[in-house]
This record gives sequence, structure tokens and C-alpha cells, in this order.
Amino acid sequence: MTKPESSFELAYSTLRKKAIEFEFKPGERLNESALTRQLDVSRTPLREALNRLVAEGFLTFELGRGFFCRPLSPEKIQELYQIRCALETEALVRANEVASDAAISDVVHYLDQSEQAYEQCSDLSELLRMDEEFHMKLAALSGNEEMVKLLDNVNERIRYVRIINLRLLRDRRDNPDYKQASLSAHRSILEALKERDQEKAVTKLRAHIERRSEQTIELVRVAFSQLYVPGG
Amino acid sequence: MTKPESSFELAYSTLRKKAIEFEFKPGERLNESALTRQLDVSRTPLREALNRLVAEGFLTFELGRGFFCRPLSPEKIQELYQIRCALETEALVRANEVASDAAISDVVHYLDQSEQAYEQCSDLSELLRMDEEFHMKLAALSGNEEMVKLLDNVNERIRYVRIINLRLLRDRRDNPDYKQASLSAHRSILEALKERDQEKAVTKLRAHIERRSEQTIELVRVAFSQLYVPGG
DNA sequence: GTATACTAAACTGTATACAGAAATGTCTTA
DNA sequence: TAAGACATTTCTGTATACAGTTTAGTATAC
Repeated sequence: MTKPESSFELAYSTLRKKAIEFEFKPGERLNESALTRQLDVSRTPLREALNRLVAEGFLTFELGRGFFCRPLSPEKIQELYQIRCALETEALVRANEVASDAAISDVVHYLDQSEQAYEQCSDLSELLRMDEEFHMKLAALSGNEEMVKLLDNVNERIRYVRIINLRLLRDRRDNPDYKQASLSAHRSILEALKERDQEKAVTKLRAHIERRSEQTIELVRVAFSQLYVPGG
Repeated sequence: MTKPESSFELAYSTLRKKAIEFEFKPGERLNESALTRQLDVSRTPLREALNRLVAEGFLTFELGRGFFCRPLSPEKIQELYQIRCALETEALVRANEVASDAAISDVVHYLDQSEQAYEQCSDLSELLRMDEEFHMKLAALSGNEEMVKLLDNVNERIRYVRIINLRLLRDRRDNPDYKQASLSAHRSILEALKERDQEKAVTKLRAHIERRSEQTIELVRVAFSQLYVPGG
């Protein structure tokens, strides 16, 4: 017994997933009639879904030319990382104001519980999913639903390049234990929050986010430049 | 010679304006056929516009029941103010990193130029527009387009209650000079930024935003409670 | 008088048709 | 061979029709 899904919802969730994973190439024009055949829905609900995704930043729209996949540039990724920083640190400040000790402990318990799965995980998408889940639980302590929703959107828009960056880290010769680094960073942020040391918690969180972001942005920059190499 | 507007764009801009100004009452259900008559567009572009506005947080949607105006609650307003705080303070941090002295001076000049108009203005919408414009110019110094776009959206979503709060301030017996307070706050934030005193600038900006926000949220809380007074 | 069942009207969700614009391919000319 | 004009095809923007659902109104029973 699967819940009945409207044509709009089907189109929306399918296209969203494709857009997140860049199954549409950056800047690629989307052919509506091709999509109606793939998704087996008519153009009306399809276009409603496309319009939502434009507003969410996954697609762009040009009058008379239709819908396109969002471009992928180091600048945009950097912008999104900065927004992530803004939202997560603010959420942490608010969490320190409103979250109960019990609520914070719940997240600590979540960390304890997921640590083993995290260390043993070899699927990078799954690994990133768990990392995102921690950060979302942390943000949720603020009680600010709208902020959580925005953060979720930002995470979806940078997920693709984060996975690529993880793959790079994993495959490096001098493989640093990037999993342990993340885990301990997560722990120390929570520790500081538990001790109500807001300054420390925010500083650590900001450092944790920015540490990977610079690497990831650089990665996109290199990939981006290679697109224009002669013969590339 | 006015640029040719598509039916979608007409519906989108008109409905967006109405939603911002709460011409639709909070929670009100929107009748699509009535809107098609008012806007003189068919349901297809109308619904595309409605879907965009859902994604932007101006409307909500329920399958089978249609589109509704967003609810208005003190909690939601507080959430939006917190997001505004997050984005503006982060933008200021980034502005301190990347904005040239010249770019900062431009905003100072803007303040100088607009000061008189600000002091003499008696139209509250216009007053708020000028206040928003300063904050947007400040945020734009970060060079982060996506952040500016988000901030713009948040500002639109709280504009309605901010105007009501301004009216309240203006009409109080013990009328404090709320205009001067704003102007000097704006000046001192810019001063600190110019001196590259990030800590001070951020602290002042945060205080400036939160000062009015608490009042505004309280206002919504009171108005909200009065909706449920017997006979109200 | 209140609650319930039934009927009719209104409204939403979606398919489809069609006009006009954009893109593509072809042919001509230099 | 390259460039430009033209013709053709494709695709987008939007109106509209219709089925199914929700809502509102009415009558009936308790």
C-alpha cells in the first residue's frame, strides 16, 4: 500500500533528485516533451514542478527558451558554503539559548550510536548523508523550522560537489583519516554547546565547515578550468 | 514603450505583491478562477506563478484543496528575523574580507545622501524601503549574490509586520526619535566596518536588528492573541 | 435543535490542442 | 568553402476541456 502520488509530486520529486545529483548537466536545456515521456505525466504538472525547482535554485528559466539546469561554478559553491556557515552558526547560537540539556544529550547519543556505522561505511553518499544528518540535528536544536528548511536546501545544492570531494580525500595516497577528523569535530562542537560555551562552539563549527569548503571550492575551480583546456 | 510581459510574469509579480502586503488574509484560500478573472490570464500560467510563490514561502499548498496565503504567527516572524540576523551578520563578515575601502565609502555616501530624505519622510512604506535599501547595500558588499537574494526574500516576508510596528512607534505618546536611532545605528555599523573592526560591526548590527525584532514579534503576538478574544 | 445523509455546485488536477517563437537544416550565393 | 536567407521542424506559452474531488447546501431523522 503505497500512498497515492499526484503527477505533480511524482515529477517534482523525480526532477529534484536528478537536479541535486546533476543528472542534468550544468546549463543543460531541459526538453519538456522528452520529460513528459520519461515521467509519464503531461506538461501541465511537469511545468508546475519545474517552476518550483526554479524558485528553489535547482533550475533556471528563460522566457521563450524554457528551463535549464543550474550552472556549476566555484563562485556559486562558495556562496552556498557561506550561507551554510551563516545558518548553522546562527542556529547554534539560538540552540544555546533555547535547547534543553536533554535535547543536546539526544544529539550526543545520536553521535554515539552512529559512530560505528560512520567509521565502517564505505559508500560515500551514505557517509555524506550521515554527516548532513548530524548537522541538521544540530541546527534543529534551534527550534527554527524555517532555518532548518533553508539549510536543507543549501545542503542539497552543494551535495554533488561534496561527494566528489570526499572521493578525492578517500583516494589520496596520504589518506588522512577524514572520518575521524569529522567525528571528533562533531563531538567537540557538541561538548562546547553542552558546556554552554557559545563562543567556542561557534568557532569550532565555523572552522569545521570552512575547512572542507575551501578544498571543495578549489576542486570545483580546477574541474571548471579543465573544461576549457584545449581538447578537453 | 513598456517591455512585453508574459502572462506568467504578470500573474507572478501581481500575486507576489499582494502576498507580501497580506492582501490575502493569513490562511485564506485562493480561488483560482477568481484570480484568472482578476488578472485576465488562464489557469496554466496562474498556477505556475502560484507554485513559484509556494517555493518562496509566500503561499502554502494542499493537494486537492489548492493554494493558501501563508499563516502569520509570532513564531514564524521570529524565525525569519533570526534568519535575517544570520544572513546580515555573515554578509558583514564577508564584506570585511572582500570589500574595498572605496566600496564601503560608496555606502557611506549613500547614507549621507539619503539622510535628509529619511528624516523628512512621512510615508512609512517609503521609510521602510529606505531602511531595507541600506541593509541590502551593506549585504551586497559581501559580493554574495545568493545571500543577497535570500535576504531579499526574508525582508519581503517580514515587511508587512515591520510597517505596522513603525506605525506603532510613530503614534506613541512618548515618541522617541526612531528615525535618528536607526540612522545613527547605520552610521556606527559602517564606521566599524570602515575601521575593519569586525567584532564591533557585527555586534552593533546584531543589536540593531534584534532591537526592533523583539518589539515587532511582541506586536504580532498581541495581535494574534486578540484574534481569539471572545467576540473579537 | 442538532446531527446525519444526500444532492448539487464549485473547484482542483491534468490532458490536450494550438498559435507563435526559437532552433535546425537546406539551399543559394559569393 | 563559408556565409546568409529561407523553409521546416521543434518547442514553448497558454487557453481550454473534462474528470474526479471537495465543499456547500438541503432535507431528513432523532
